[in-house]
Amino acid sequence: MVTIKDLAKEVGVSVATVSRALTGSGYASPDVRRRVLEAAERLDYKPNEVARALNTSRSNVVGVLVPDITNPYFPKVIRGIEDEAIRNDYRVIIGNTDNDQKKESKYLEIFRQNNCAGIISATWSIEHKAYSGERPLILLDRVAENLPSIEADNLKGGRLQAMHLIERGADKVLVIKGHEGYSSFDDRAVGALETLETQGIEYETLAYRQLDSLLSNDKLDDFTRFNGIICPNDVTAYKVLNGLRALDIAVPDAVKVIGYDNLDFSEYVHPSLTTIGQPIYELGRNAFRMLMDLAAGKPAPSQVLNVALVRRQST
Amino acid sequence: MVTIKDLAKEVGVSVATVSRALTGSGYASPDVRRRVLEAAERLDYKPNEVARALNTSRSNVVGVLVPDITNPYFPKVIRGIEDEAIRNDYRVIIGNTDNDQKKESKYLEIFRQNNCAGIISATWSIEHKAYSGERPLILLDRVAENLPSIEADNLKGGRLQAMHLIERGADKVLVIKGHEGYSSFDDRAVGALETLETQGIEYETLAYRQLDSLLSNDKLDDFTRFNGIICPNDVTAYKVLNGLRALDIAVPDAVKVIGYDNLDFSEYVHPSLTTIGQPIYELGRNAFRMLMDLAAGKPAPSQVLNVALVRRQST
DNA sequence: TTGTAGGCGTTATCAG
DNA sequence: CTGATAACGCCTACAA
Repeated sequence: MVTIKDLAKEVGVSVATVSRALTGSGYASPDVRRRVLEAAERLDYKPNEVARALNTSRSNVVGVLVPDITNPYFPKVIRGIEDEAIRNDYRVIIGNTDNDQKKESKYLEIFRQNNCAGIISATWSIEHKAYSGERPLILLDRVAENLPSIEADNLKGGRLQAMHLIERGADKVLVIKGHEGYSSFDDRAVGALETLETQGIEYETLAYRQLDSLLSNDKLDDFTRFNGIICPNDVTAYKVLNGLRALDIAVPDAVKVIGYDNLDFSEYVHPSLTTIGQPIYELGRNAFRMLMDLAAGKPAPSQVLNVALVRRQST
Repeated sequence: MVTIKDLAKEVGVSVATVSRALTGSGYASPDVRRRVLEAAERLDYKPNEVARALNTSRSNVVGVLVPDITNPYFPKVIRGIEDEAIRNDYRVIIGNTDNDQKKESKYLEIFRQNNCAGIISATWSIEHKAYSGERPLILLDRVAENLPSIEADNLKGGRLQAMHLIERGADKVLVIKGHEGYSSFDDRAVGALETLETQGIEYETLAYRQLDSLLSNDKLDDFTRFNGIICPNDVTAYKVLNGLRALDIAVPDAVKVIGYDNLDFSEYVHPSLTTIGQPIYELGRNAFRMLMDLAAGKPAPSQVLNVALVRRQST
C-alpha cells in the first residue's frame, strides 16, 4: 500500500507538504503540488480513509437505518441515498432494525464507533437514549420534535386515497391502518378518515395486525360489507387483492382497492393497482443532501415532498 | 468519548494493561481484568473501531457488491449477509454496480481504502485489474476460476423448468435468456435447453435485451407460436404475464409460464407464478460464513445450494 | 504480571 | 511556503 510517506520520498518533500498538496488545505507551491499530484497518479496512491477518519474523527461513511431492506419500499430509498452518497464520495452502511429499539440502539452505537459522518433513519423510537445528538441525523418518513426530517405528504396522500374512492362511487369504506407508531402511516389514516368524515361516507378501520387473521379466515361477510378498501401501502394491497380473489369478490366491480407507494410491482398485479405515488428515490437522495448540509453547518429545513394519485384498474 | 486512556486512569493501570484485559489477548491478572471490565461497563466504554482498524489494518466491515439493490432478489441476499454479519459483530457496506465494470472497480478501491475485512460480490467482471487478491473474496451467483463462490444449482433449476413445462404438456417452448455475462443465467439456460433437446421438444431462444421490444410491439404472432415460456427470473415472468394479458392470451390454458427465484411477489401476481425456489437468504448467510472462514485462514470450499420447483397457477 | 514505547496513515500546529 | 512533530485511539513487542 502506497502512503503519503512514499509520495514524500518520491517527490523529495515532507509528508506534511504532501498532505497539504493533496488536500488543498494549506499552502503548497504550484510546482510542488504538480509534482505531488503527478507522483500520486503514477504510484496509484489512494488515501487511507481509516487513518483519515481516525485523525479527523469523522469518516465518510453514513449509517442508514431501515426496518427491513426486504420490504421493497426501502431498496428504492437506499438506492437514492447511495447514488447521492457515492457522488459525494461517501459510503453507506445499512442496518436492519426490524422496528426493534434494541437493534436500533445497537446500530447507533456502531455508527458512533465507526466515526460515521451522519445518520439517516427510517426507524426511530421516540425515547432514544442511544442518540445524544453528537452526529447529524435526518429522519426519513418519520417526524419528531426538534429533529430535521424528510417525508412525502402523507396527509395529502390519505386524502387523495379517500377522495378517489369516493369519486369512484364507494360509500362503505374499510380503512386498513399501517404499522403502529409510524407517523407516516398515522398521517395517511388521518387524511383518509378526515376526508371520509367530511364527505359523510360510512367507514370502518382495521388495525394492521388484524389483517392477516382476517385474510386467513374466510370471512366473506367482513369484506362484502364494503365497496372500497384503503390500504396503508401497496404490499398490504397485494395481500388484500389476493384475499378478495380467493373469495371471488370482483375488483373493482364489487369493491375498489387503493394502495400507497406505487411500487414497481403494482402494475404487474392483477388487477393493476391504483395507488398513491411517492417520490421514493428522491426521498433518499434529498435525505442525503440534507445530511450533508447539516454536516457542513448549514441549515437543513425539513422537507415534505409531493404525492400524486396513480390510476389503474383496481378502482 | 471514553477511551482506554480513561479506563486506565480510572482503574489505575496502564493503557496496555487495559487493552490486554479488554481484548483477552495477552496477560492480565484476574483481579485487574475484573476491575477493568467493571469500569468499562460503568463508564460505558466502546472501543473505537476506526482506531482498531487502523492499527490492525483490518476493519470489521465487509463490502457487498450487487448490480442493483432495487432488484428484489438482492435485498434478500443482503439481508442474509447482514444478519449473519451483525451476529459476528461485522458491518456491511453496500455498493450498486449496475453491472458497470468501472463502478465495480471503484468500489473495490473504496473497500480497500476502508481496510474492509473482505468482499462478497454478486457482480464480477471477468478481467479485474482492481482486485489483486489481497482481501478475502466470495463470489455469489457467479463462478470464476480459482475464486471461492456460492450459488444455487442453476443447471438443475433450468432442467426443472423445462421438465415441468413438458410434464404440463408444452411442446413449443420459448426460452428467454437472462442478462448476458452471468454464469448463473447461462447455466439455467443450458439446463433448460439441454432438457428440451433431450426430450425432443421444439424450442426457440430469445435474448434478454430483445424482450422489451417484443412486449411493447403487439406481436401476437410471436407469442401464439408457443405454449410454454421459460423465464430467466420472476421479474421477467411478471412482464411476460402482463404482456400476455394485454394480448388476451390465456395463462396457463393457451401458454404456460414459469419463472425463477420464487420472490415473495410471485404468489401475488395473477395467475400466481410457478417458479424455481432458491434459498436466497441462505445464499447470503452462507456467503458471509465462507468469508469468515477465508479470513480466518480456513478453507472455504465453493458451495452449490439446492433448488426446487414451486408449483402455482401459471402452468 | 505489568508498563513503556513505537507504530498504523493522516491531518494540524507550530516554528523556521 | 515548508518541515518537524504531535496528535487520533488502539494494539503489541519488549523490557522490567
